Amino acid sequence: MFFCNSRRDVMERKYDFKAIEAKWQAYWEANNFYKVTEDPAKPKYYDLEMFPYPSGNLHMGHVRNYAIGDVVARFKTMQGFNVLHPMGWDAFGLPAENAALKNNIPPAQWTYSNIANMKSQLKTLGISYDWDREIASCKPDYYKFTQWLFLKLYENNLAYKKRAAVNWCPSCQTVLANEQVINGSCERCDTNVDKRQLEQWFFKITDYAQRLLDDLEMLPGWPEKVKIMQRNWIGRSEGLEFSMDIEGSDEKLTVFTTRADTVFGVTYMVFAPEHPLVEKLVAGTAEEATVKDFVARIKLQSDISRTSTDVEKEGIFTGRYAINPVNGERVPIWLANYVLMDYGTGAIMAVPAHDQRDFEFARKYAIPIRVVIQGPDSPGAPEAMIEAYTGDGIMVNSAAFNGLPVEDGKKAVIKFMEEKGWGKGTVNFRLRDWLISRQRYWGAPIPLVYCPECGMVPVPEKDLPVELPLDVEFKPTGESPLNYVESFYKTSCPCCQGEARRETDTMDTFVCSSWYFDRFCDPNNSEMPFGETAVDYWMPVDQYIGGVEHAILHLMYARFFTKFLYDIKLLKCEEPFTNLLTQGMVLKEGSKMSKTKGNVVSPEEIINTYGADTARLFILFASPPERDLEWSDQGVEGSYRFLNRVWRLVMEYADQIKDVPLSDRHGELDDEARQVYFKTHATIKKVSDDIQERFNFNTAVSAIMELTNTLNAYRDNPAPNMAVVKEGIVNLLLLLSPFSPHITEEMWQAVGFADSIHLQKWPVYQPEALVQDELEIVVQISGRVRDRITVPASASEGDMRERALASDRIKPLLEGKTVQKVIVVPGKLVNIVAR
RNA sequence: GCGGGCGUGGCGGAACUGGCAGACGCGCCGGAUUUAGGUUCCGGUGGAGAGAUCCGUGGAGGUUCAAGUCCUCUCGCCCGCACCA
Repeated sequence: MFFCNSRRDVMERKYDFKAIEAKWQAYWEANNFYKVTEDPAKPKYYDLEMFPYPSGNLHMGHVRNYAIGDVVARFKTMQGFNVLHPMGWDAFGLPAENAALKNNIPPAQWTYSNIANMKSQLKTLGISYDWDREIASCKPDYYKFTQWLFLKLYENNLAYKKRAAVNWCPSCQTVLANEQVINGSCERCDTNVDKRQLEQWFFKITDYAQRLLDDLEMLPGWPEKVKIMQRNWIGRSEGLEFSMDIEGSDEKLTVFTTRADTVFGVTYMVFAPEHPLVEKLVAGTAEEATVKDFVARIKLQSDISRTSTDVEKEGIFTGRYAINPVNGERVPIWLANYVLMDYGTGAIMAVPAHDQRDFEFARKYAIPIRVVIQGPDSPGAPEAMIEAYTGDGIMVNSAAFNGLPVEDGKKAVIKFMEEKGWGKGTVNFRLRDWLISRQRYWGAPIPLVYCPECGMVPVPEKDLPVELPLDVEFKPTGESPLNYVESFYKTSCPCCQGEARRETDTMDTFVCSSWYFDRFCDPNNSEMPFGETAVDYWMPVDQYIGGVEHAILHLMYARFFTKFLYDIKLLKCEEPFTNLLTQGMVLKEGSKMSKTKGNVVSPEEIINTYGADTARLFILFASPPERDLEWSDQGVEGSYRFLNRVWRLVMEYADQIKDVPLSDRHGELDDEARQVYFKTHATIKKVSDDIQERFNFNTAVSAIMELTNTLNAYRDNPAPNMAVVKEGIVNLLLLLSPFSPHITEEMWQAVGFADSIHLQKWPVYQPEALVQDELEIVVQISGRVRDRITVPASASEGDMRERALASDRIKPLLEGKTVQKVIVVPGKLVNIVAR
């Protein structure tokens, strides 16, 4: 056969991915390929993947994350952007301490050796990182500024300490933020979380609630899903806060309600059992003992049972009455488990007719129900109700307000209360302040000192970092070892120089990750967290890529930090991440890879067997990035076969096209060459659009495969047009290079180029290549395809219609029928409606 | 319960603004090369039918010359939130 010889030649230069990948990785590194600096002459592009926790090994989720990021980085670089693409380590955290206990290795050592291991694994992937910017949040030169930022927050009254009922994980022996409690259990170890009254550090994120909510509007590049989750988490609600007198007491009962319009329907009041007034109100009354018992019992209930809808509501009457200011009515004050201390004022007005929770409670304890909103089909009589009526309607039984519809009624009642001085319109948020202190060792120490004379004193900036001692002993008590390191906690007061004690709590790791993207802009600055010129040039991040599991936690905290840094004029942007891509999980056999399920595929093994280029290509080809990806060993082999096909195709032609000049004018082409030329440019267009507009890497890869198939088929041509072949191959390599950077680099060299493929410009398609003289169009009769005809591209609608009706296959089918209508879609189809 | 997403061949997935459903890949079937296996190459591959054709995008209706795509109802799966007053 015609190709026998050349094919054998090709076999001799097999695709040796191991050698090729090692060779080019070394070359790129030796030549500082991916090092970037600020260059005002070029447009910048900041491409960032969420930095990993150094658990020790790369998993497929990481590979997917970084493969996506690298395609973006390489694509943008080729388009002429100055691309910042850094990598680092979110290196503080509890696993290091657990490992220390288990294996008797200090957390620092464990962490650094994991980093070294993961870094070498990461390097085998051939991602275009500027490793000179590598950071690790556990290093003193980094956490110095985490502490510095803490001090800035403290100075601005955004960091404070308070005693509060907080989530405590008995297994991790530390407190947790609300965001870290999943269904009442610790997000890490699944242990049930209790509530404890402890002195803890908080960041006042609630001061930013409104801005965090409003500015979501400024993020069209974020998935709607994530924005909705954040909106829900922030949970803004507008309403009325007002106070009522308590009979026989000087104290007032203050409540928040979103249903001011139902205030005439109040039949009882409820305090949260933890409410500070409760003890005072029952002191010395007949109810004191039973109320105290009740409070003690409810406090024991975990948060899950308190906040779950299917737990039965229970309560107790306090013996006290409040006076409803709008009608002077005396209403009983209860305590109930369904009222939470940390939302609103910790007390509510109960309107059983129009609130389902109050309705259930009232029915259970035989408390009266009074209808004050009449809907078009709501039952008027309380006895007839089987559930609360929460729909629209008009106010009834509400004195001067009768007849007002719900929305107007709310406004009118608020206005009335404000005029009387009883209350005011307010806004409440579900978002709570961020609890950032942890009773753990492996974290950034909170830079604070307790002095018996001066009280709480922040560590002066010049004394930062407060270094974490590395020679600590882990005792199985679970307590932070910092409490036992005298050289750490024993210190002198910055104010009076007297003996003082350091704060031994450390910061939540989410604090470290709330500003690392700023640090990447200027990672070696020893004076400041980052320099102005660097962040002004690079920030905000143009494309952020990571798992959706951070939709609230990290992404909300990072937004908060950015706004704070904007306010203190360290940043000029108010939002850190312009575009966000939340990638799907990597699944095997339909479920998430996990050791317990035994369905883990190791990236190391895959890279060993098929190479990084294949691994990356498969991951990008198998599924669009936002969707979950089903891992398939056979699919990986398919990608490997494809790269081998490209290799053979290019290598077979390499010598023949080396000296063919690359031109974009081909003159007259025969049909087959013309097709190759067309396909080449159609592919450039499609791949560019798929990457740029939609991040649909899977369809981009399939287009590249199609071009490969076209070029392969053209090999059968006995007299090929080598200029067209060269153009096709050159573009094939350029388009494939962001996906599989090593093999394309090797082939680029083989076809005779001296410069790296990664320094080339992204190809631009020629519109004239896509112009076709003739088009194949579909001819339908009543919506069913009956023929395909070829028409000149210039054919008018009338022309197309005539040609379709004149078609040999169409004519007999129309016999005996009347053509009622003909629809012509230029360039696409003709539909003949006939009966 | 509320909010969001997804249902398309044996499988992963295409079909961007309503205009040829199933691109590309996997798998499978047949053939060539090979002593054989593997690799590679060629051809086929939604279902039914000998055929022209007919049926097909979770299900039922509807709008339209034309529906995977738009509308109404409905079923199933996944994710998030869940007494927030």
